[in-house]
Amino acid sequence: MSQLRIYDTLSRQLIDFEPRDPGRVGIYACGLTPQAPAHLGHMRGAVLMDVVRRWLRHIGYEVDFVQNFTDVDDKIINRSREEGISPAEVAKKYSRLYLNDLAALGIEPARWVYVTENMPVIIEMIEKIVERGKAYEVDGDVYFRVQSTPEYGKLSRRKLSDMQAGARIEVDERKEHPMDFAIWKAAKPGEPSWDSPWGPGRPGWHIECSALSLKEFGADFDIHAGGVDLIFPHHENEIAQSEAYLDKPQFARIWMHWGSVQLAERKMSKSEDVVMGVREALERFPAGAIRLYLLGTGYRSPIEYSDARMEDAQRAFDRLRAALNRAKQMLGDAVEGPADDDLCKRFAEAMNDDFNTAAALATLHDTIGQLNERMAEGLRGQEERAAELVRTAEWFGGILGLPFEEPEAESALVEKLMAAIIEWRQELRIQKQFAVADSIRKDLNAIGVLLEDGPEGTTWRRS
RNA sequence: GGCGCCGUACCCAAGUGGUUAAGGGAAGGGUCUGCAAAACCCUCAUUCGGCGGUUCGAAUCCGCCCGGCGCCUCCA
Repeated sequence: MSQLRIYDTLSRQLIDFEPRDPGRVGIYACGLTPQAPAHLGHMRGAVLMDVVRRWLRHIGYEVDFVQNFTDVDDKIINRSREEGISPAEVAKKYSRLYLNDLAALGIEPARWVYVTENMPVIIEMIEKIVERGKAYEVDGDVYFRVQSTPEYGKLSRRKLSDMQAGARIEVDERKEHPMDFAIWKAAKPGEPSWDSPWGPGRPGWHIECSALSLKEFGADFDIHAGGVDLIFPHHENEIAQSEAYLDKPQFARIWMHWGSVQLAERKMSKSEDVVMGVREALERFPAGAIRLYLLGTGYRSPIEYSDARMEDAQRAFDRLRAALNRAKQMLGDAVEGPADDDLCKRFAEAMNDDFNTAAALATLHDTIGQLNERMAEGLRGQEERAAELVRTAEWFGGILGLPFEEPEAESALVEKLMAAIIEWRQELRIQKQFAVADSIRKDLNAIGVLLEDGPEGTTWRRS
């Protein structure tokens, strides 16, 4: 099988993936600050990393996937004032909401870490950085000294001098350099705080991911991931801090960044009103359609949201699912056995090529196409091949996390009612009372039940 | 102003030096069917924003131009 290659933002090239510890992969993905409902942009990264984990595991690695909740931060404090609940309650409320969203999309749980539960390692890291002369204290704040690191800017490929020109932010005169950033912030009255050598305060944004990833994995861990919008300043600063702390340039081996999800040509972010919330998306479309939509484009490209695109994805997903379920009905239980070698190889080539899920999906579609072909011929001695295709497609679906199983079992009452209606309507059809039969089908369709009259009788499913 | 990305059919999209340019959705025709739906078959880019260049050969490399976008400030 081909070698897995992953695009690394720092070196701007595809890297032959080789974990630090043979057989084991450590991945740290920046989570989020739980202070508002999540939107599809968050789900893009979550779905991608879910597929990455499944694939890595498939090719033989043990995967440890860590993600953080930045559960104390300015935005949470602001939110707590708006909602009249404590910052801790804000964090708990929105992180729970987020975990529900992930579950609804079939995303495997990460190993979650929380900033507020890890103050000692964060403070210890800051102390060490100050000790090394790479950070300084001013009135209870601690700032990272960007000029102490000649390589500052290497991830985002920008120079301090260039950034000064564009910086139109209010410059804090107490800082040595305008780009110096806070790694510890002194608490103002009423704000949540933790004791530290610089007085009560909380960690600055960026330091938590450095501290937590190094705590969980140690230096030179395998993959650090996040959205493109985190490249600067978040990941740039993480690198600067971590390397200052470690005193060597080996923080993470590969930096993976996924593209943004845009709506109406604008990036979705929580500071804009134009967001497609996960809840709204899930109310309107099945999880499988959302995953198909998100995985249909290379993860590094920006992707635009539109209802039309989601509808396309839903039609495509329904076709895949309907074909598989029909095949399983026709084949009964006789589907055990291996998958198709050639198709699997094609799928693997795609996945090993920097997780090319779009190409992998094309293989899935071809697999289903071949299966439909056999079914259109009424199977006729091709049961073995059909079963092989079913296994192959289900295997691909497993890697991509596509929920092909029927949505939910119907209650016995519904099953009996439908059977009765279908039988009654069948009587009408035999008596050639087509107008009445059609009107029944039409009425059922209006309430979301689709009747399909086939050669072997009438079947029904939710539409 | 700085850094970076993108422009492939009606829409989405893979492909980054060499067989007929994946796949999905839509559309049109056909098969099946009482009809509808589903499924199957066929059609749907001699061409990859434009113009030059490199090469035996380019959608793929280089240059210029046109158009769109992201980041540089909170962001996944």
